[in-house]
Amino acid sequence: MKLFDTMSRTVRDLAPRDGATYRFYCCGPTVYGPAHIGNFRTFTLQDVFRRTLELSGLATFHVRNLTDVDDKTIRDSRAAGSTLGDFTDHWRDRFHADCDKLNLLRPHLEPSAVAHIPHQIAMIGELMEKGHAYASPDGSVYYRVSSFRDYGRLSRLDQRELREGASGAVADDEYDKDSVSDFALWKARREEDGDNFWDSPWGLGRPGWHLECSAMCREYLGESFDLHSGGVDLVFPHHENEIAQSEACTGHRMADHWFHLTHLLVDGGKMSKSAGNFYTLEQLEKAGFSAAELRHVLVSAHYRQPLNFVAKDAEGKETFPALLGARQALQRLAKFDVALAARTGEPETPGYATLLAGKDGASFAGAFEALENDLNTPDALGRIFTAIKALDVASLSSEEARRERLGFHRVLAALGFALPSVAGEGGREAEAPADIARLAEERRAAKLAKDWPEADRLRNEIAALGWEVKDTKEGYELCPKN
RNA sequence: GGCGAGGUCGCCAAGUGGUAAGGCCGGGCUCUGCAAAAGCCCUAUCGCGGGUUCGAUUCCCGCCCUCGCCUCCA
Repeated sequence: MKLFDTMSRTVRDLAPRDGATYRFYCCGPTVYGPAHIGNFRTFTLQDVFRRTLELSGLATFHVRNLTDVDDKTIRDSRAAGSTLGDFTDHWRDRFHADCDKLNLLRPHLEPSAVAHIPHQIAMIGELMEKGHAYASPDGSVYYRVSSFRDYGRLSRLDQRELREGASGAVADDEYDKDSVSDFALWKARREEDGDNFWDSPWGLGRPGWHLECSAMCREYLGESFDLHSGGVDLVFPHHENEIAQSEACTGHRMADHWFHLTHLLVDGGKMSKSAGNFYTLEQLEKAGFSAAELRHVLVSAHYRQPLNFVAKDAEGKETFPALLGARQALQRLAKFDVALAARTGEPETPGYATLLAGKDGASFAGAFEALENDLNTPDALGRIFTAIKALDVASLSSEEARRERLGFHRVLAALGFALPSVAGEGGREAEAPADIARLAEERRAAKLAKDWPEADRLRNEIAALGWEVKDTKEGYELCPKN
């Protein structure tokens, strides 16, 4: 597999350092509220990345942290009147629930910052010893950026000029640092932190944000590992600071490869609560859409390309045309699968384990290869539909159909698509309440008697109850109106 | 001001130095008592102006516009 590497700014082949298992770290969420669909673009593409690696025959070891102590978690937990732990547990559970709905594979390990305070303190000690850190009079500890020669390599800091306060964020003058670019490793206890402080050789306080990732990477992935990933906004300063901390400590290159994901835009701009275009999975579900539909939208653009999530239609109404389109596309995939399955005589969907074992791509090999080529998800999607159109399912032998189906499901598994049930295939039809089903039967009888007015009357009655009856070759199907 | 990304059919979005995938929407056809559903088919010369080239949407230069980041936002 090939993937763009932020450090070298080139597309490079991926190979595990140990020759067996690809070990990587993804910066996870700060658990102080529901994750939004932009966060999920990142996590979903990281998931596609992992699935593609695994399906191409490589074992993986995936670590993703939970940030459960920082300004926001502390502030909001106190505002909510709960302990930091209870508060972050709640949002962690919610995050997991959303991830499950989106069909994201659980990381092999999900360490949290609070559970690794000692590791972080130990790391600060090492940095102090090596002259990369200093304590300020108030008991905070800072990393001395000027002590690390390579600082800024990832974000090409040497080629840029930092404009102080350009982001609108005001420098925190409650702490005193030797240089504005120095960053906190340890933050001295403050009044507004409440009970959230830990003891350290430098006094009571809490760790700085960047440090947790360095400490946990080292603990679980070692001094050097294969790949580190996160949203583009983390390139600077977060990842830059992680590199400075880790490499100053160990003297070794932290990660071989840096994988960054471009942000999701909503209706052409950044998502923000004030702009009213801030969406969570829950909101989209309330609007009648599924996580699978969102997932389809999220993978519809290349990860290094901004993806414009269209929520409002041409009239400015919030109708989510992007999700509507995804629904149709997914339905087509599902119908194709039903037809293909019927041809094989094996209705069971091949499981992930089966797909891992086989490499038979058949007509869908090109689509999978698109994923291996810098994770080109939109290209893969295009190739899937092209292959579907080109395949004459009816002419396939059951053996050919079986092979094609494995190839088809292999790409679907890499994309993490769970196909919706197809109307009339026992999925949605089964949900129809008895009285609706009875009316439908009556209509069927009226149709057989060629009593068209009665048949149409019954169809309208069913429609008034929120269901739609559609005739098929065999009979009819019922599905909820939306 | 600096850095980065980008402007491809109504919308979303790939891609290539030789005349532009795919999805949605729309239109047409088939099927159907009608309708829906389903199936099939159809729709672009790639922001603007130069240059290089036999040939550029794809390379170079300039311009316009959009978006993101610039110390704790994925």
